[in-house]
Amino acid sequence: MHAYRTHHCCQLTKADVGQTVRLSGWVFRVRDYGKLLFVDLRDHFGVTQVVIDKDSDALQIVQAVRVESVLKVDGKVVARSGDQVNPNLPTGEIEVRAESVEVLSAAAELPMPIAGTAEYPEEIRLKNRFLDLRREKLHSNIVLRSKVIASLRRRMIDQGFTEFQTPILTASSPEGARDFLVPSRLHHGKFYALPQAPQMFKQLLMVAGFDRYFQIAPCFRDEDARADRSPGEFYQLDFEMSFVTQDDVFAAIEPVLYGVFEEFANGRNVTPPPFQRITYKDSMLKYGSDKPDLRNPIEISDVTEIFRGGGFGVFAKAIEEGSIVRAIPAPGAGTKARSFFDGMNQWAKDEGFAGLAYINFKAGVGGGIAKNLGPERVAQLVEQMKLGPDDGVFFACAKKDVAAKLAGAARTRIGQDLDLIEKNTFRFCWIVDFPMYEWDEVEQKVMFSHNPFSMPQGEMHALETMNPLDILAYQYDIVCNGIELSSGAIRNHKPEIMYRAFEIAGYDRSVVDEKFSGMINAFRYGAPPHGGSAPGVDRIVMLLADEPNIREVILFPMNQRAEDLMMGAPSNVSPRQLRELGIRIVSEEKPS
RNA sequence: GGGGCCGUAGCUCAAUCGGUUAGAGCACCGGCCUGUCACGCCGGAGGUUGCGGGUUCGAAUCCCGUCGGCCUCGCCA
Repeated sequence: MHAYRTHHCCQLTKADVGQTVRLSGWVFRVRDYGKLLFVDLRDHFGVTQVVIDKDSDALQIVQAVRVESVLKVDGKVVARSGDQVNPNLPTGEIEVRAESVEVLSAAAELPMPIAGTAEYPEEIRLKNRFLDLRREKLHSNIVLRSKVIASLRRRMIDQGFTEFQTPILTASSPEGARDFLVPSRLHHGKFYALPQAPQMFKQLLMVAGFDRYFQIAPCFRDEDARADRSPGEFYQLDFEMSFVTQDDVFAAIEPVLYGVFEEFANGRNVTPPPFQRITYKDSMLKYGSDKPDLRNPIEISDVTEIFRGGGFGVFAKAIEEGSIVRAIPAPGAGTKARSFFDGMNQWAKDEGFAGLAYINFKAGVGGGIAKNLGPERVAQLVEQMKLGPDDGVFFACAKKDVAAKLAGAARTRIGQDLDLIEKNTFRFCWIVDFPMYEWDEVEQKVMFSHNPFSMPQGEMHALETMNPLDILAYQYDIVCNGIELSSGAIRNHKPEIMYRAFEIAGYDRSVVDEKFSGMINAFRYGAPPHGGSAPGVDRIVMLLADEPNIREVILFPMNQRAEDLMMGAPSNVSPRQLRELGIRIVSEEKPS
């Protein structure tokens, strides 16, 4: 007989009755009757009930240990009769009558319970992650993650992609996120950087002729955390393809994403390919965001012209000064109490905006600012927005970017408040035609809006002739349920266009030669047109596991301040280590 | 760096307007119990109310400061 087990804890059925078996696992729950005792023995696979009575020496042993101790149980499989069957357990038709029990590892009193579904403070959970991971939900999330990654790999390989590993210790790059730096021992004063993404390496793989590459790639960015953004590190399904257009990239990845979502959808709907394509400009207008949640049916309209010179003075004046007005319909909300509308206005103010004006229609008669606006313009509004007789409508008036942002946030909030968000559905879309450049208000200069390696639409001709802020890029994001899964691009593979593109953003030729020498040099020797993308693996799993926080799908996540509470990272290092690296720590001066 | 919410027993929570010795469930320790599956019953132990200061006859409660956690803005090519 095996030293620890003949079966796992989700294996035995009626067919095994009469067998002598050996199980090992954790004490999940104990029900002790003094002269009779039940143990739910748990392992990775499931739970089996072990029963011990007074005839067994095991009784005292088990009575002496706490839950979560590890036991090895030898016993006989017996059938449960009638009302003793537990229909909630795959092994519920049998139990193991223990003949002997060995304590493999006794557990101390726990800082947090394993059984049950109660919520616990993040700090305790992270400090005791090995315990948290025993709990059913987190345990199954992590297993799901593994299955999703296996499925992605299989689907990518089936599509003709080849997986390669790219370096972790690489060079720091300008632009983009803050790098994590690693000091060099052999070159004092010089640093490696951990890759923010294997961007240049994957492009070099295309230059090297590998045609289709992918990798479940670890990426490192030293930026602050969010609920859907782990601090420090995350994983992407990084891929790149040669001799492709934007449509070829979409056609390659859509079936992979659709397939993996379908595989783990568990009855939820997945929008089939081809996914809807929305231009960046349209998305900012209709959804007030470049990552729209299409489960929300609300669409925003521009109604600047209806308010221009109208009776609602605040807006009319603002429009003269260059503001715009965006209208967010609230279907069926017209009959809601005034507190709903005032509450939205207050919310907008709390978020730092000027506020939200509104009209509430009751049986076609408009309240709110309808009187100020006048019947003719209200009628125009109803016509343009196709408003129903009992709809509400909110108005965001501000400079273009701010108005779009407020309208987008209001759209999300109204959708939630009115319970309009479609349930059990994954809605994918592509956001395309991102602008190549944007105006940086702080630096007062033109800068890359997304990826500097994207090919501008119109190539050199566009760079030479157009206003930089009007140039679009072959740059695209894939979005699911309001979460940005990835951004990608058809790359700029022509050195001359690259130099010119960087020049517009204020980097001269020597900067490109120095910072991107590996890539720009490679492009001089024959580079295929290529493009790709990199969907976030953690976010895919987060969506499939229906978890609102990315920590719930990561084995050992850091907290918001980028600390690993279990391992104690980051930590001090020895003076000797610092000496070797030629590093001296400058104590942080507190501002007085 | 800014804003918001939170911090009471190992865990989840309670404590009326500032008023008796800060309570309950789970967990823990002891006892009883032969068919439970969130077992049940009896008893016990467990508290610097995050920390520091202030107001008050009296502070978990009010004020100031500080620390920590989460969410968010900035940031994330």
